[in-house]
Amino acid sequence: MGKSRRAAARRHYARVTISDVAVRAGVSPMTVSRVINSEGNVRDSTRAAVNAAIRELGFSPNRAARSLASASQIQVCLLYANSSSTYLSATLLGALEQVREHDTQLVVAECDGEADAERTINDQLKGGISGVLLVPPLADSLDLLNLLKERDVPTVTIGPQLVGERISSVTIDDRSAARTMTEYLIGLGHRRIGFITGDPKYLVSEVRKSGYRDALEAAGIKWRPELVATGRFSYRSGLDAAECLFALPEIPTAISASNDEMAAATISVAHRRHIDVPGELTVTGFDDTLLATTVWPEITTIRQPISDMSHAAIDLLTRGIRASRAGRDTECEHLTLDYSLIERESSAPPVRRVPRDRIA
Amino acid sequence: MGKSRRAAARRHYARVTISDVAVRAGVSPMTVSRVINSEGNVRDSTRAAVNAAIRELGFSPNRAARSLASASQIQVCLLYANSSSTYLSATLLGALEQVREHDTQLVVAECDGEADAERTINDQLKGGISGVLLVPPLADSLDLLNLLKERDVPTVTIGPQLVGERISSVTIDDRSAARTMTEYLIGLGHRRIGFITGDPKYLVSEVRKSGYRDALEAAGIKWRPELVATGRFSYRSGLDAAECLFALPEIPTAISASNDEMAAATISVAHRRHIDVPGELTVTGFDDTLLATTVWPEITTIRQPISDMSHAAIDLLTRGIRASRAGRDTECEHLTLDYSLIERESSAPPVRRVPRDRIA
DNA sequence: TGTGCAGATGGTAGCGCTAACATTGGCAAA
DNA sequence: TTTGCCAATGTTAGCGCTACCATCTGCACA
Repeated sequence: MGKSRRAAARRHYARVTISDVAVRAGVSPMTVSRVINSEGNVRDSTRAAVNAAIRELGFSPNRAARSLASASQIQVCLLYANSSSTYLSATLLGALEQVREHDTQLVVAECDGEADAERTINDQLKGGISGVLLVPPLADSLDLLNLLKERDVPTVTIGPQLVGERISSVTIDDRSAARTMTEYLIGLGHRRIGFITGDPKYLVSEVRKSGYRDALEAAGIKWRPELVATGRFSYRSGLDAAECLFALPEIPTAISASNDEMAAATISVAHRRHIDVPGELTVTGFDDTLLATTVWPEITTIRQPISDMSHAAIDLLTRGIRASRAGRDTECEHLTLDYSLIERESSAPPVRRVPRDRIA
Repeated sequence: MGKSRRAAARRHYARVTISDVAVRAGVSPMTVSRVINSEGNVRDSTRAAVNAAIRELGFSPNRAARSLASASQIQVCLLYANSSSTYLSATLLGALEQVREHDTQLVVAECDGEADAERTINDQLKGGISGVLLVPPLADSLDLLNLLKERDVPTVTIGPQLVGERISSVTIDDRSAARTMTEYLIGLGHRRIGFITGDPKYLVSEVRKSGYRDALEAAGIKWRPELVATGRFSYRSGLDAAECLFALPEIPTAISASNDEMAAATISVAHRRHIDVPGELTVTGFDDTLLATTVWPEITTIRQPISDMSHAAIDLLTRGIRASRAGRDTECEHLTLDYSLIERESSAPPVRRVPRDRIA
C-alpha cells in the first residue's frame, strides 16, 4: 500500500503498466514482456490471454523504460545536403513513423555538400550516433560511402544501389521507371521523343537515360543523339535544355525530363513560344514532387514512394544496428520498391484528332 | 564487483553515467542531477566542479532514464493538412531539433482538412498525446481551436494569433511584412501596384491585404480596388488573378502576390504575354518557399523563419505541459518572430533608365 | 520407474536517472 | 548560548521494463 501511494505521487497520470496486464492475464510480467516483443516460447493460449488483457486495458509499453532496460538506445542520423524540400519532408515523415516504431532517436543534420559531410559525420559520431541514413544526392557519393564503411558505421542509403559497396540501400528501379515512361509516350503515339538528362555527375542520370533508350530500342525507334539534351536537375538548366530541343529543325512531339523541375521549365519555355501543352507538345517529369501539381498543366510523372523508402531504410538500419550489437553478422540488403506512373494534364497523343487513350 | 560485472554484461557499450561524474567530482549523484538540470541551491564552486567532471568524462545524460525517472514522457502531435512541403519540412526540422532538446516525442499526423481534424485529434489523444501543435492552415480554424480548448489539450499554433482564444501562438507580423514589401516596391518607384490576395477564407489573407493598403496610404497613393485580384493561394488561382490584372486598361508596373505560388503563376502569365520580368513588370511573392528560387527569374519575397517558429512552438508547448503537470498555472504566450525581405531577380524599378537602388 | 531434456514460465536484479524526504552546517534572531 | 530556519547536500526508493537465470512442467526414452 505504502508503495503504491508513493508510486502514485511520482506518476503524473495513471498509466497501465506491464504488471497490470500481467495481473489481469494471470501471468507474470515477464511473460507479458515476451508477448509484446513477440518472442518465441509462449504457449498460444497464454499469448491470447495476454493479448486480450492488453486490449482490454488499452496498454501500450513505455518506451523510455523499454530502452533503458534493454540498454538499446539507438540514435540514427539522417544526413542530407541540397535535398529538395519535397523530398526531405516526405523522407522525414516516413522516417519519423518508423523511428517511433523502433523506439529509435532521429537526428537530422544538414551539410554543405559532400566536402562538409565528413566533418558533420565526425561531429555526429562524437554525439553518440549509432547509424547513418543518407538521402540523395549524398547517397551518390562514393567517397562518403567509403568513409562510412571504413569507420564501420552502419549505413543505409536511399537512392542508387552502389553494387560492390557493402552498404544497404533502398531504391526504385530508375532504369525501368524511365523505360516505363518512354513506353507510355510511345503508346500514346509519339515517335519523336526528346529527353532531358539529369546532372551527369550523378549516376542516376545515366541510369534514367538508359531506360529511355531501352524503350526506344524495344519499340524499334532509332535513337538520335540530337534529341537528348543535358540538364543538371535544376529549373534553370531545364530552361536551357528545352531551348536546345526547340532549336531543332524538327521539334519533338514529346519531351521526357529527368525530373519535375526541368519538366516545369520545359513547359514554361513552350508557353513562352506559344506552344500548347499538351496540344502540341507532351512534357513529362520524374519524381512527382510538389512542383508537378503546382504548375499548370499538372505534370505527368513517375512517383517514387519516398516515405515508404525512408520507412524501410530506418527499419533496415535499426535492425542492422541491433544485429551488430547482438554480435550477429549483418548482411547488407538492397530493397527495390515499386514506382508508379502518374498521368496528369501535360501528356496527350501527338495529334489532337486521335482520341486520347489512357493507360491502365 | 559482482554488480559491476553484471552491469557490464547488460550494457552494450561503456557509457558514462551520472555516478561516474559524481565520483569524479566528489559529490553525490543527486547533486550532479541538480547541476545538469540547472536547478538552484547548488554552490557555485560545487557546480563548477561538477561541470568540469562532466566535460572531462564527456558525459551526456541518458534520455530514456531521465524521462522514466521523472515520469515526464511528453508526446506532442504535430497536426497538418494541405501544408506545402516546404513549409512542412522546415517545420519538421525546427521541431525535431527542439524535441530532442526537451526529450519529447514527436508524432506527426496528417488530416484531410478541418473536418477530419477532430477525428485525428481524438485518435491521437487516445494514443497518449499530451499536446498539439497546429500548423497553417489548420491553425486558422476557430472550430478546431475551440475543440482543443474545451478538451483542455495544451495547444500551440504556428500562424495567426487568434486574440481572445486562450491558446499560445508563434507567428510573424504578416501585416507589417506585407507593408514592408509594398513599401519596398514604392521605394523602387512603383506607383501602380497590383495585389493578389490569398484565399478569403483564411484570416491571414485579409491581414496581408491590410499591410498592402497601409503602405499605400502612408505613401499617399490612392488605393484602387481594381488593382486587387482575389486568389486562393494556389498556382492555378494565381494564373486567373494575374489574367485579371493584365486585362486592366493600364497594366500595373508591379504585382505583389500573397504567396510564392501565385507570384510564380504571375510570372508565367507575363512570359506568355511576352512581358519581361522584371524589365517591364516586377513580381513579388511571400513565404520564400522553394518555388521562389526554383523558377526563373527567382522571386523577391518575404521569408518567415519557419524552423525557428516551430522550434519556439515546441518549446512553448513542452514548457506549458510540464507546468500544467506540475500544477502550475499556464499563461498563454504569443511570440512574434522577425521576417525578412529577400530581394531576388523578379523586382526592379518601373523603368529601365532609373538605376536599381537596393534596400538595406 | 527413473532420467534427461526442452519448452514454458517465474523471480530477481538492475538499466540511469530523479522525486521526496533526511540530514547537515551555518548564521540570524531571541 | 539556544532556537529556528534555510540553503546545500545526501539517502532512499522507485520509474516500467527486460536480461539472466531458476524453476517447473510434461514427455520421450532408457
